[in-house]
Amino acid sequence: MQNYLQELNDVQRQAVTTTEGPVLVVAGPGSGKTRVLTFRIAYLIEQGVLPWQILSLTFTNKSAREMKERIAKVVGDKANQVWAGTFHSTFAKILRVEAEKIGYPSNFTIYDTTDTKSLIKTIIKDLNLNPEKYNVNAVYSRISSAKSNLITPKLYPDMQELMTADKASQRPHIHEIYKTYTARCKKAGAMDFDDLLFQLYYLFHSNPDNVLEKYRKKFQYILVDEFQDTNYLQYAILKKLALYEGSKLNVCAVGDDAQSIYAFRGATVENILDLEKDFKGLQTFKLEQNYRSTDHIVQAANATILFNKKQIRKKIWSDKGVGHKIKVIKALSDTEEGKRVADAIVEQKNRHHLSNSDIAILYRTNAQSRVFEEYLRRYNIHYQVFGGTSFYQRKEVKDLIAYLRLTVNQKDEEALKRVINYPKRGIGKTTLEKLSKFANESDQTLWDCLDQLQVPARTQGLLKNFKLLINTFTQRSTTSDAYELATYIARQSGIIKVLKADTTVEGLSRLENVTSLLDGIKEFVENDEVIEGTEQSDKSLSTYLQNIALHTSLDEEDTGNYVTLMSSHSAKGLEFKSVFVVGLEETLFPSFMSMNSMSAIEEERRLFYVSITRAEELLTLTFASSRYRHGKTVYSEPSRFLSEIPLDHVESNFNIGQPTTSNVAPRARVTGGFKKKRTEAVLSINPADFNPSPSSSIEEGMRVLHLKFGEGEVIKIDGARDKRVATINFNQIDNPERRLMLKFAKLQIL
DNA sequence: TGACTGTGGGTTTTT
DNA sequence: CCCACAGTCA
Repeated sequence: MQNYLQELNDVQRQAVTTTEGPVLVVAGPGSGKTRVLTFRIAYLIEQGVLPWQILSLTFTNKSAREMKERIAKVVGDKANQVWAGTFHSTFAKILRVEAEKIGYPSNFTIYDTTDTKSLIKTIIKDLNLNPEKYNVNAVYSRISSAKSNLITPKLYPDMQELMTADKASQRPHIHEIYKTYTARCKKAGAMDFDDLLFQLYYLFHSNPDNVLEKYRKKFQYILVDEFQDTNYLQYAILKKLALYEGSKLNVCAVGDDAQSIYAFRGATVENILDLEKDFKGLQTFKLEQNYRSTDHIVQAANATILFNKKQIRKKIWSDKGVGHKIKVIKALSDTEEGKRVADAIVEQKNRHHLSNSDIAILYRTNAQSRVFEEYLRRYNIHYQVFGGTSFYQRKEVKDLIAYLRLTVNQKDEEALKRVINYPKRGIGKTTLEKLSKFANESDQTLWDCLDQLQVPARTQGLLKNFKLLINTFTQRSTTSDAYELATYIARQSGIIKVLKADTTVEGLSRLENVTSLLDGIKEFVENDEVIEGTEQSDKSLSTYLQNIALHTSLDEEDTGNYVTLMSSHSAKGLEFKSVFVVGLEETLFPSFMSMNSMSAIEEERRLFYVSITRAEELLTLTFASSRYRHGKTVYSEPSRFLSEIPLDHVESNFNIGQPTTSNVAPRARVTGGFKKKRTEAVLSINPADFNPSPSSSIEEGMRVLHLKFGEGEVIKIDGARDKRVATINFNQIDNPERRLMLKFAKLQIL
């Protein structure tokens, strides 16, 4: 009994056994936070808390599943009845039950990013706005962030700040798009990703039939993992559930501000600070001992994160020994980088007896995976790529899914548009346009208009046939299970026939994908998992569709012995004996998108911190001086993050190696330390004699001094205020003409 | 209506 | 580089 408590250190144990009242666990990388969460839940159950009174919100469904498995080892089957999942999936589950209270059907569709963007695009067109000004991505991100900050379409026009910003970006009509978008989603019985949170908040806020009390009573204990990555809306929901008159405030948040990497989608570290203000009596536990990595890695991480101004100071330490120093590899091109990494993997496997699954390659963008895949394949090393275009985003898979969606929810506009003429049945663009127009004007769904449209008799027949086809599917759904139905649909819709007709290699693989989608549905039907808190299982097609809509690349089953390839973001929470962080170049990692904002750079640095702390024993950092990007070769400097690592933790005589291609420029001589290579021209200016002038005083024509580049003349200044960029000719260095952001550049007027 | 071709544009991370 | 879209012709 309770043996497991002895496996914990003092702080961890306190974090587990302090079950009553609000708790914040600040957990550095590798500090055993999953352990604390798991044991805490197990402990709660042992103390007599009913499993379904525990709500545990994790980052991926997979980690929720793994957690349940580990809890089961302590308390047995009860573990399955804990409510554990991601914010989105858990809330979707609640909404399935309660949707009708807020005017949505319980079989509502979940619009993915593609659906959302497609709808926004349609609306921009419908409202006669200029699609060049109204960039879909920009509009989407405005709408998404409005929702994440609880700004309804009604409220939006009153938000001076938002309206001014929209005007400034020449998109003053965003609020109208937002309004129409919301209405269209509702009409289609669809929620986008943000709605799963937003509508749940709205449900709790408007509180029909006292539904809020029901869930407050139900969830007596709430745990939130990766709290630093929650947004304003998620925190607002948490407060709805746990912060009220008479609440026991049994909330446990686990997080690490240094690992916050989702600010770009609205996550805010402020939630950690607010927690203290909102939940009186909050007890904080800091887990600082790292059980994962050896000391060089831990110290490198500590040193790097110090470059961030915004942070809760905390020092991670490890007693796993100093371990190996960090290895840095310079490559001349992305291809060479691929080869060098593959070579290093072969070497490590031999020298350190690693198996494939001990190794991970982490990159900033998914597009970088290709070169590594090529070399690993060539070397016959098994690998698995996570993320990127997922299986469920493939065209043929989405097509079949669209039929399934339409069968479940006939109002689903995006699904209907996708399949109305696939496979080809003679309903073309013109007809679809007429249909949309008619639907908009008569305020009906596309589906309802199918048999009302005034078109030539032939077309009318086609439309009716299509409606009839889907209706047969829907009728069948009451009698057959999801698998039978999907198989039937795949055949009757003609999808299988079309795919079989294509005998090319790609065609074959498309057919295979559809088959494995069907297999997946079969598996879903045969799986005997039960719904949390009940003895029943839910095999409905609509539950299946929900699962795949919220499926993340990390939920993928990792069976077998593979080298892991994934983005740094996806690697959060994982660990490997050996980690390669690749593509460490300015404009790639840190991404060029982050380059003009300090806070964005700090987020990139946290991402770098997350990346390197995934490594237990071996850490290799690589960069390439040239890289093929968007069809062009681009050259870039090594990432600033490399130079932020103290040299004592880096292999001093790292081998630069020989270029792998024959006709590349001869490499500069190896000078050992890393720092020297980074600074292109080392000028002997004593920093003590250097007095930078305020950036606002820099004007064209002045002679200025720069610590690294020496003396130069300001040729030109463009941009205004804090966006001023100076073109300066530094005649003491090789590549004399430089463009510097005056906001950041330290220059002394001479 | 549908197949085909050329142009042009964007260019991160994810639920 | 790759994808989406507009324009052309049968």
